[in-house]
Amino acid sequence: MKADTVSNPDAAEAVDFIEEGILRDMVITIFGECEVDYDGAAKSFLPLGDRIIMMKPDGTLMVHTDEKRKPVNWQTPGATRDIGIEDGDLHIESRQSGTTVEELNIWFTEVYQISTMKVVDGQEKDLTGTEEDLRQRLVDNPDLIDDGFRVQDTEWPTAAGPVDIHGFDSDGVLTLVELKRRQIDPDAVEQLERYVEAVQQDADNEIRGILIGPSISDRGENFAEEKGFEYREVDPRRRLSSDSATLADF
Amino acid sequence: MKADTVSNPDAAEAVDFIEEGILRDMVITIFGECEVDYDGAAKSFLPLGDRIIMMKPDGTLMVHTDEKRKPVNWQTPGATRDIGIEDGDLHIESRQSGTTVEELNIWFTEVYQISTMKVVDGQEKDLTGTEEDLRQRLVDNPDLIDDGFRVQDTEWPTAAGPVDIHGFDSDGVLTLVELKRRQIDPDAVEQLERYVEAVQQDADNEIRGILIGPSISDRGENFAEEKGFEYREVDPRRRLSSDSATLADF
DNA sequence: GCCTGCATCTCGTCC
DNA sequence: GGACGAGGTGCAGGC
Repeated sequence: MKADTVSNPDAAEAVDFIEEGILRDMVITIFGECEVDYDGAAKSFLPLGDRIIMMKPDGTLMVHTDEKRKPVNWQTPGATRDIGIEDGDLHIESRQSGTTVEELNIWFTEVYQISTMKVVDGQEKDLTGTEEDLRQRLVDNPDLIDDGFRVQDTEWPTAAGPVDIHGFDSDGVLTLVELKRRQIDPDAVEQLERYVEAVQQDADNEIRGILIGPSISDRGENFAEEKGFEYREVDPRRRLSSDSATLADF
Repeated sequence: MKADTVSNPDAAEAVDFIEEGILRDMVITIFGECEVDYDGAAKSFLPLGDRIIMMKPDGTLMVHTDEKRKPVNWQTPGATRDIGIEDGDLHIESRQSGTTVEELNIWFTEVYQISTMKVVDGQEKDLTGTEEDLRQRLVDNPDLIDDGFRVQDTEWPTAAGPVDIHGFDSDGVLTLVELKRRQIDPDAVEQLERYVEAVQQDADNEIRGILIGPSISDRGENFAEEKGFEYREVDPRRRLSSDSATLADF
């Protein structure tokens, strides 16, 4: 049986049905009217309203309203669950014991429907267009970084953390490259600056910094100019004819 | 009727049931075996497996597996939906037309269960422990920033963006304060540096920078020292006896 | 619409 | 377990 559903259960039925689902490692959705209280990294209270709760076998819990991509309240994987009855109504308590204890309490006044679903999924998502893909593309096409550029390392460790690409320009000048799959903002520029500063300390000559991404924000551009960094526009989603090394694969 | 469910529908039944739910502004969950293809800011493919799809009246769409808090694929609010049959099976296409067009395609091979739920929720979540709360607490208890500190402005605009708190220490020295509700990391330190640099340009005397948060990372601390910034430990979740101004409320 | 910065960010990875 | 950085980050607020 892949799925089971119960409508308008009383509190005792609801508890049994949910406990059974937890025992069988099922994903459980509960549609009902409830109040939600959260205390952990922050603290929140959500007054009575209709919500859909989703509980996964790994301890994940989400409280969804009728809007938005983010759940209004949640618990990350690893949380424990306690299903019970309080004042005659269904009550769910979820606890996470990490750095800070996170506690989530859901009190129902109505339960319209509960579903338990046996979700079997061992598949991995294949994602492309990430920063790592962009990096590989630049390693294969170093001219996109700078004419005659030679890549020496990726994720090269500096005192300030690992820099995306470390190499030398056509004049043999040590160069650090910071990549972003999204628009380059001041944070990205400062990130590169940290790396450049850290490496500059041990370098004999002036080193170069290059920012690469699909676009750059106004403030990002100003900062980059101030710091003396250059910007190269490369879109992680688009390949160009200059990507000669890999174009042959198409 | 708050909720309606259909089990093991054929493709035509599934389409009708979902279309009806969309028409009635219901939240719809579909449990089935499917492939998912995404093309937009990035690109991904998810092979055949069991998933739960949740669609909200605002256009939000989520593809959940049996693990993790984040959906494996999704569409943010505002997306349009197209429900149809392809090769005899249920097919859902979702399109978002923003800066980049985002397209999500879900091809089902099995549909175990579909539920439509009328979620009525006009309630707002009351959240405390945010950075804004921390800021207000410091405005009420400026001594937590520095002994004899005078707060002049919050969200004070500088050329580099708005700084959390702008004021003067007991010696009348212009001081900028950067707050974080989480641990202070290098990014936060650089953020403060941007503001301090921007303001320093127009200032006659040396100005001060103070970082405030519940903790500070190793690299954050090193950077802060290098830049000459001080750190004050204040936990947004805990009030202390030194919070005299508001303790009376308890 | 773009830009900016917070978030109970989540999540992987590396030490 | 802590630290660090990416993310299709999501999201609100400002201009």
